[in-house]
Amino acid sequence: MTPTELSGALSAALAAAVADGTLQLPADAIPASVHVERPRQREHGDWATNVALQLAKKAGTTPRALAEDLAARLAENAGIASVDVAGPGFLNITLDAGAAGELARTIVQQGAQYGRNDSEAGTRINLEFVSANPTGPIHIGGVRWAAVGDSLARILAASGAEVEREYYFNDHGAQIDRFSSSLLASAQGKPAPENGYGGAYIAEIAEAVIADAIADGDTDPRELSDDEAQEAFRARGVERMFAEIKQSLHDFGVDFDVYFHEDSLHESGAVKHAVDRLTADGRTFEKDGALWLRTTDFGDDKDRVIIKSDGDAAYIAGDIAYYLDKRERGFDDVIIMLGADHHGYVARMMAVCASFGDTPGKNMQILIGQMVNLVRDGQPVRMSKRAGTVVTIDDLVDAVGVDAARYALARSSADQNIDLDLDLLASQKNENPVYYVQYAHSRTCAVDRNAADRGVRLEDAFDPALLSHESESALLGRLTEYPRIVAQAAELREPHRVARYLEALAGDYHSWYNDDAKLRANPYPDEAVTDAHRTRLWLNDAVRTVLANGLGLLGVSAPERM
RNA sequence: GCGCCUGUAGCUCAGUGGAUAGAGCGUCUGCCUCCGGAGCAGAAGGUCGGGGGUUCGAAUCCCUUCAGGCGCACCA
Repeated sequence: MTPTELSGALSAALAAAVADGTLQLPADAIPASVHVERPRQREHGDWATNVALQLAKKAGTTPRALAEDLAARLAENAGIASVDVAGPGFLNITLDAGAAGELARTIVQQGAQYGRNDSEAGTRINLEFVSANPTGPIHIGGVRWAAVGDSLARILAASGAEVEREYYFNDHGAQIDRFSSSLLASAQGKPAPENGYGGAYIAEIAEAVIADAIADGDTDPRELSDDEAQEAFRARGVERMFAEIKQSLHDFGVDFDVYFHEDSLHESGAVKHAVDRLTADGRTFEKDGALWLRTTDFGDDKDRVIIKSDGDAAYIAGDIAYYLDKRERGFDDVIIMLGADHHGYVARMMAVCASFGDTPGKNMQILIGQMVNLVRDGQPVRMSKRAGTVVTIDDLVDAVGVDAARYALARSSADQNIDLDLDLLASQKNENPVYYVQYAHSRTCAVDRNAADRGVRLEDAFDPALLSHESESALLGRLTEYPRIVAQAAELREPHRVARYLEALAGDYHSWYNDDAKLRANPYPDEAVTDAHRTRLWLNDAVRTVLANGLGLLGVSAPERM
C-alpha cells in the first residue's frame, strides 16, 4: 500500500463518516487528499496522520473521538494491520508486512521509472542558470548553479515537466569591450587596461585568437589598426572563451538546450517589440529624456529606466525582452537562477512580469543562491577576475572529481552560504558524503554479483511477508518515500532534498546489511538457497534501483565497484 | 537607512505547524570464521541567537531585537 493509496483510504473514511451522519462537516472542509507522513518513532507505526486534530474543531467534536471513529473505519482496509489513536489524536497506521513488502518487487519492476511522478505534468519550464559572461572561465560561484541547476532540471523532468535548459550569453555590453581590449593589450605586450581583466588565461586566449586568425588565412590581428584588432579579438576571443566554458560545463556533466545571445535580442527587434508593448499598455512614461517602466506599480522600490536619455537601451531592456521572448516561445514557468549578489534584481523583474499581465512567482520565478566562499588553511581565499586569481570549475574538478564536486554543491540548501575548504576537498575526500551513498550502491551490486555466483535468482520466488524484520520495514518505509521526495524537490525547486534522502536511504541499507548475520540475500557456501534469500535479493535490488535513480537526478555516477 | 539570505551538537549542515530536534566529521566504547569495515551498534555532546505573540501543539508562522553574508545606477 502506497502513501497515495493510504491517503485515499483516509479520504474515503472521512466521506463515509459524513455520509452516515457520524461526522458533521461542510463539504468544503473535507480535504481532497489527507496528508500522511512517516513518524519519526518506529513505535508510531508505518504512517501517521494528524487529520483528526485538524478537523475536530470544525466538526464540533474532540480530536480523539474523531480519531477513534476514523481508526475503526480505516482498519477495515485490506493491507492495514492496525490503526492506533495516540497522543492528542494522531492516527498511527501499521501496514501488513506483505502489503509493505510488495513495494520491493514494484520498484525492481519499475526500474528507472520508479520515482517519476506527475507533480509538474503538463508544465513547460524554461530553466536559465549559470549564464556567466564569456569574459573568463566559470568560477566557483557559477559552478554551484551548474550543479544545482542541472540537477533541478533533471528533477523537474522526472516530475513530468517539459524542461529546457538555457544559458543567457551576454555578448553585448561594456564587459565584452573590456575583455577584448584586455586581449589586445596582452597581445601587444601591454599591461591590462584599467577596468580590464588580467590573469594567465587572457594571454592564452590572446595567443589562441592570433593562431586561429592565421589558421583561417586572416591577417594577424597584431598587424591591424587598433579598432580592427579590437574587433578581431572581440569576435574570436568571445568565441574561444565561450567554447571553453561549454567544454568545462560538458565535462561537468552539464549541457544546455539553448545558448541565447543577448545580441540577438537587439538585432531581431525583440527589445523594441517588448518596449512597444509595455508602452502601448500604458506601463511606461517619459522623464528627463528617458523612457521609464513604472515598476513601482508592482512593488518595486523605484521606477526603472529602460531607454536611456541617449537613446540606448538600458541593460534591463534586454532582460525585459528576454522574458517576453521566453513567454512567447510557449513556456509557462520562466525560472532564473541568480547569485545573491544579484538579488536586487528580483523585485524589478517580478514587476516586469506583472507589467506584462503575468503572475509573478508563477510565470517568473527567481531562485537566489547564496555565495560560495573558498577557504584555505582556515582563511578565506579572495578571488578577483581582474587580477586573475580565480578558482575555476576545472580547478575544482581536478581537485576532487566531478561526482564529489557536484554532490557537495547540490546537497546544501541554496539559501545557505557554502564554505568550500580546498585543503579538505583535496586531501580528505572520504569526508564527502557522496562516497557514503556511492558505497551503498556498489555494495548492492556486490550482493548481486554474489547472488549470481550462488544461484540466487529473483524470478524463482518473492514472498513479501518474509520482509518483516524491523530493519526491513524501516528500509521499505524509506523506499516508499522516494517518489514524494522527488515531487517535493521539484515543487520547492530544492534538489538538495534528493541528496539528503539518499544519505538516509544509504544509512538504512547499511543498517539492514549489518543488522543480523542471518538477514542475507545470499546463502553461506554450505547452505541451500531459500525463498528468504531470494526475497531479500528483491529488496537489495530495490535499494540499488532507488540509489541509482536518485544519484542520476543529481548527475552523480552510481558505480558498481569503488 | 531600506531589502533579501543566514543563525540548530565542538565543526559542516538537514529538518516547507506535530509526538523524545537529526546526520556527517571529530571524541569515547564495542562489532570482521563466510554477501565489500569507504560499513554497523552504542555513548557523550543542544537556552534550535535573545525576547514577545498566534496555536491543542512552534526550530518551523507573526512582531521585535542582536550578529554575520549579500545587495540597493540613465553600469552591465
